[in-house]
Amino acid sequence: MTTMRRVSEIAGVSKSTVSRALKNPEMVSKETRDRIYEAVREVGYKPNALAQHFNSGKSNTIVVLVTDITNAFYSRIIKGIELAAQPLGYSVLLGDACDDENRERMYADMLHTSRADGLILLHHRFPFDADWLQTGTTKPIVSVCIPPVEPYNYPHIVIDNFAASREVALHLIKLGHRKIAAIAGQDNGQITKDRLGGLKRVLQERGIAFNNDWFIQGEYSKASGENAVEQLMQQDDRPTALYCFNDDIAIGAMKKLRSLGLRVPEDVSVVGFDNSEFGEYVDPPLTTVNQPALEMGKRGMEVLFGLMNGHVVDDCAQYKPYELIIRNSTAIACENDKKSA
Amino acid sequence: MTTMRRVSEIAGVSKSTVSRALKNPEMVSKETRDRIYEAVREVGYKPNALAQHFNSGKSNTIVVLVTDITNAFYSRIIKGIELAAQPLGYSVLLGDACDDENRERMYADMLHTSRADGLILLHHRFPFDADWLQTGTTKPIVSVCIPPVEPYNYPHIVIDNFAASREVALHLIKLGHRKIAAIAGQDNGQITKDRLGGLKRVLQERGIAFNNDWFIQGEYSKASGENAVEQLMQQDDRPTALYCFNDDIAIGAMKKLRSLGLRVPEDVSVVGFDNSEFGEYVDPPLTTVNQPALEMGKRGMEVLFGLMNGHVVDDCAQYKPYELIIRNSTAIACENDKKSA
DNA sequence: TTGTATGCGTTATCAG
DNA sequence: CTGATAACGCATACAA
Repeated sequence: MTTMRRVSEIAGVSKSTVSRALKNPEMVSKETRDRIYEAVREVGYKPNALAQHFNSGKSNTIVVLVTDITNAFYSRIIKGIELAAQPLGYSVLLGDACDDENRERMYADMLHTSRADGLILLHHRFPFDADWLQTGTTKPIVSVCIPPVEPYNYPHIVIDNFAASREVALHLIKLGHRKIAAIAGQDNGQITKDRLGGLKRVLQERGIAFNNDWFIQGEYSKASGENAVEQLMQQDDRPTALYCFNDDIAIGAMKKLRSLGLRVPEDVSVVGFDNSEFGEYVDPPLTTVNQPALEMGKRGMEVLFGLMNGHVVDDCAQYKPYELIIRNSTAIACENDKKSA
Repeated sequence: MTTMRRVSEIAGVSKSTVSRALKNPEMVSKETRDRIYEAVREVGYKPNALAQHFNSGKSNTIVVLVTDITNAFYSRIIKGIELAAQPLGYSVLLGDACDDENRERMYADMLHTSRADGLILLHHRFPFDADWLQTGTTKPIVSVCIPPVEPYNYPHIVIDNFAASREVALHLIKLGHRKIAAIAGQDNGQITKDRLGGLKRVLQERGIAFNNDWFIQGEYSKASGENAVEQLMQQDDRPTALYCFNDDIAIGAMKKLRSLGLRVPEDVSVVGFDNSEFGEYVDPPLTTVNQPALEMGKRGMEVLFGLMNGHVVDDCAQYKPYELIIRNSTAIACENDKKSA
């Protein structure tokens, strides 16, 4: 690798002048500047990022700690993050947790080793232990689409899950549904609480009972959706609508319903969450709640950027608009399901 | 940040001894070692990765340049890459090309600025210009699932697209199909050549004509699949089977077919490629060709690791096994489609 | 406007 | 086994 020293020799100036010509051109006379640029071109000089980072004490890198990169919803958020990161001069280090606490820690630790300047959480678990929180100073951390994990608090870009859930519930009730099941993912945090809470609240306001057997907690995966449907449809008192806490669950549920000979939406209505792009392509197209993943990712990066530059974030929670997208997987409740009793 | 210097002061030894105690414990007496570990714990010392990287001249980072991170197939490959990278001590920098040449260059340039030690291409375009290739020394570059772009050559982990395509063709012909359309993505390289070539070869061997109007080149996206079907089904001589060069195209195609009132597989058979996980969940489940994405990603990282450590790669092309997965989107050819003529 | 000198935190070399 | 010292490439404070 050609170094700055070499450029300086060719241009017949000192290293510092070269450095200045590149970073603060106005501090160097046009004459020497041109000579330096010429030399730079000649040897194909590129500044050594390692040295720059070391010198500045900043890696210009952030880590995204994500539950699973292959999740279509998360990958959209990550795209948003990267879209915003690049013009801000930051690179994005991918940290797939792979459900492994060691990996989580490892990636989170990059904040301490100066390997990364900031962290974006797309994860349902907080990667640091209380022990660490005491020793370390506060590091730039932002969460996207997932509110902070219980005892901790850090800026987050989210939608109002409670309100969104209310809309879902109202939509289903308007269609005549009274027996609404909820299928959650591997999250015992605020998201599940809010979404389930919103549903229950609406039911309660309408004096409709919620059967606790109709709440299934599994994973945010298609397989989990299949399992949940299997459980639900074995029950004597079957739900007529399934409210799935993400689209993967919903798509798995729809498949299992088909294999059980149940039609969507004629026999059972299905609602998803996130509006991942596949929802539009399944048959029937999926009713779901849109989260502006790309926007939220971008915004998350911007907020993190602020944090990394010492800005104080006043509004710890930033809400983005959600939208109930009604497609064809939900329809008027089927009443002749009593046969199952 | 607490530095090594501080640890050395507390332990009452020199910096060098601390460094050794951490990297080559056997070179330090147990007594001082323990004293040092104690001090490390006391101040919560973590080595500064920036300094380590700078000192070693290696970033321990690789860049993955990918056409689109939200593509489910690519994200699986990336997961494989990361899975292999972590135990090897490497971090993965995400480089989403976003169809922007500047971004491509930018990420590729990280090899020159020492910001990354290696590059994995998940991309249909080579990010360097010929100009660069002359100046720079050969850098560690590996491609996964995509053969090298035309004039260049670098190690790659791929399947035998030609052979896989032959299997697809044979499968369709066995079902009685004679009118087979092919829908390709935004790739005018070896993949399209091989897949189209395999199909044509089999047809030719059987004396079956290939209508050039049945070859559509679009993008690897659902929307493109929809467009292609629209074009194809307007033709007087309609194909009875669609061979889509990835699953996204296939899923888009299926949706459009539905909206045209055509049934899959009764009226039209559809084959995808890649075996992305959604294929199993659409209705009907998609016949497709499996590429072991995770394995290929892992292997790509391993090969890159070898390259970065100066190993010479003898077999530039490494082939992984593919598998034709027959589901329900393909069936016996429908003969009464002559009505369209 | 330009050059000189210093420091960033770690590792490696060389003495002791 | 341990300590002093140099070196990595760049940026900056200070001098000229």
